[in-house]
Amino acid sequence: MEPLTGAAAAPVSSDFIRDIITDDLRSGKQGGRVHTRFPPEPNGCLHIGHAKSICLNFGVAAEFGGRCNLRYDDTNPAKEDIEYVQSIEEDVRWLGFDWADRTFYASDYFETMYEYAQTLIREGHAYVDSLTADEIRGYRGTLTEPGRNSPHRDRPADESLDLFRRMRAGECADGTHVLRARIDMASPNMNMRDPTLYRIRHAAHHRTGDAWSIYPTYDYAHPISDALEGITHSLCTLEFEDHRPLYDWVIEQTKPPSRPRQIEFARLNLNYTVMSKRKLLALVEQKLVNGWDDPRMPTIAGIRRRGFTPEAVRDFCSRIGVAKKENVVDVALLEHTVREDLNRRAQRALAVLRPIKVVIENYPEGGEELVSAVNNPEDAGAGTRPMPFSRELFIERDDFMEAPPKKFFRLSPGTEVRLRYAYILKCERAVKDAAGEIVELRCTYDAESLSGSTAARRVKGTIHWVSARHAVDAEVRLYDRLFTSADPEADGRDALTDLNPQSLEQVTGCKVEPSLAEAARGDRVQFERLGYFCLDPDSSPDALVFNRTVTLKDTWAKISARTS
RNA sequence: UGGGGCGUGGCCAAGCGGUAAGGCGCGGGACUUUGGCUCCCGUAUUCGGAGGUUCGAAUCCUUCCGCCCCAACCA
Repeated sequence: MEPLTGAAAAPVSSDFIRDIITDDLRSGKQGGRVHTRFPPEPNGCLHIGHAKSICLNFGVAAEFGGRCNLRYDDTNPAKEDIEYVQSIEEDVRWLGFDWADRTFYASDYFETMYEYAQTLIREGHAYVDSLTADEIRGYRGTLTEPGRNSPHRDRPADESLDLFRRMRAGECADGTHVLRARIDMASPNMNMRDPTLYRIRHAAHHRTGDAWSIYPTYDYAHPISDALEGITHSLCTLEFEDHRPLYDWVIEQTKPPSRPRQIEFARLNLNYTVMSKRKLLALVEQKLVNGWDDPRMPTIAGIRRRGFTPEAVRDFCSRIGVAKKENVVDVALLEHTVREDLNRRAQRALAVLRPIKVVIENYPEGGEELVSAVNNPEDAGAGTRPMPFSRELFIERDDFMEAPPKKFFRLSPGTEVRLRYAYILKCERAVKDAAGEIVELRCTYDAESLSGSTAARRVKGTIHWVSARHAVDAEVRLYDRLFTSADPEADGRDALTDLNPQSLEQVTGCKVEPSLAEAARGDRVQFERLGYFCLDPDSSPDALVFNRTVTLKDTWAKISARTS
């Protein structure tokens, strides 16, 4: 795990939430405290959208000197799994946030919720309904027509109480009864038409096992959980705006020890990126990707494995802002924050993805020397490393063109380029095989042009290289610009069939400089001009497999696109 | 057609009655032993439309238009 940094507490750009909290603090609401929570349901892995919520909740707490809890919203045993609990903790921690010992579960409060429910029944605010799910839907009315009261709505409290106890005791089959709030079947807000508070579920819960056969719904469990933890500001996404009256109703009727306030904000959408947990789960289950941490996935585990840094993700979250407007953020912004961070910290390394051999005819046969390469030009303290240079090298195939277009600054017959950190190289001729394929470049070098020497000349281009004899073999996975969608117009709301699981190219036979043989799993490097790469943390220990984190900006691509 | 929200440049986003911040992107230039980075410059006479109030409106009022969410015993 990476060390926590002060950046984890960086304020989030969320002006409207800041204003609300500032007002609350000034007017003495919430006793001058700020306490938030990040409340995931453990039914899948966290994704970049959750990162926004995590940064917001922890960021707001930090900004106001408050705390933030981690709470699992585990009220639906049918969908949840213990495996996700662990991955969620790992992800939040990786992002750099610390919730100390404040790990909670909605299921911790089941007993209290049950007691509150009994009180609700006694006071006439809830009743057991015995209609089927279909019937309840029919009674609920429509968006424009009021609902009708259930025939069980006026069931005596004692009878409801008795039924509710039997529901808990496991005497009733799934779907036979439900506990409902008695509010208003004619409310224009559908959520207030006697919403379900408890349903029967004979299912093993990942924490409470089979202790319960009834489970509270989100609408009932969430406000109580918040209140029991002393949460002051309960931040959630826009689709819960309609639920706020119900949230407040539950607080009002159950009279828990504190009165949290719900505030809604717009969830994150990214173009090219599928954010739906349902669809991500489908990708995993249909094996279109290799698990939740596949580097093509927009999950936190995926982007971590791909080589994103938590600092970059946090920076991204603070730059996108928090508002109530539906938004589709350009992934170019995410890529930008990753590049910006990696540029500052990633080691530079020379690598050749698609090698072509270069023979330097005027370099001594069997000769070899060490040249000095800078580890990070952005960071003088990063030092230098020696790199072996010899008569036979590999360079990138794309760095040679037999018939170059104008503005091509790299190698072609008769032209010169600088070999980064080494000498100026001149291409004399290309050697082809019977099929006309170029198999090798015969070149000469200028022995007086060593990098840093006083006689050094300038040439238009610089290319990277690796000594053939010393190079190390590697495999590189080139991922498409981001994640799962092929459609540039996609905004995360597209269908599974639009996803592009093929956004991956595996390149074997890559040659990288020898120093990388000692790199650690998870290390990020910049292969000059090829982009940022991460030594895959999960690849076999004896193989060098690099995931491309994100590409460098490619000016040549623009130039060549324009000229063609 | 009931209710709840939201509409500021290609994408985010400040602004909250005093004459349109910032970031990404894009375009141009400088620099460069990474065509990276960095650094400059440019990029909304206008804030969904139309009226109105005001010396003055993105900000207030009226009205129209558009988009999103809600009819799970999901969260």
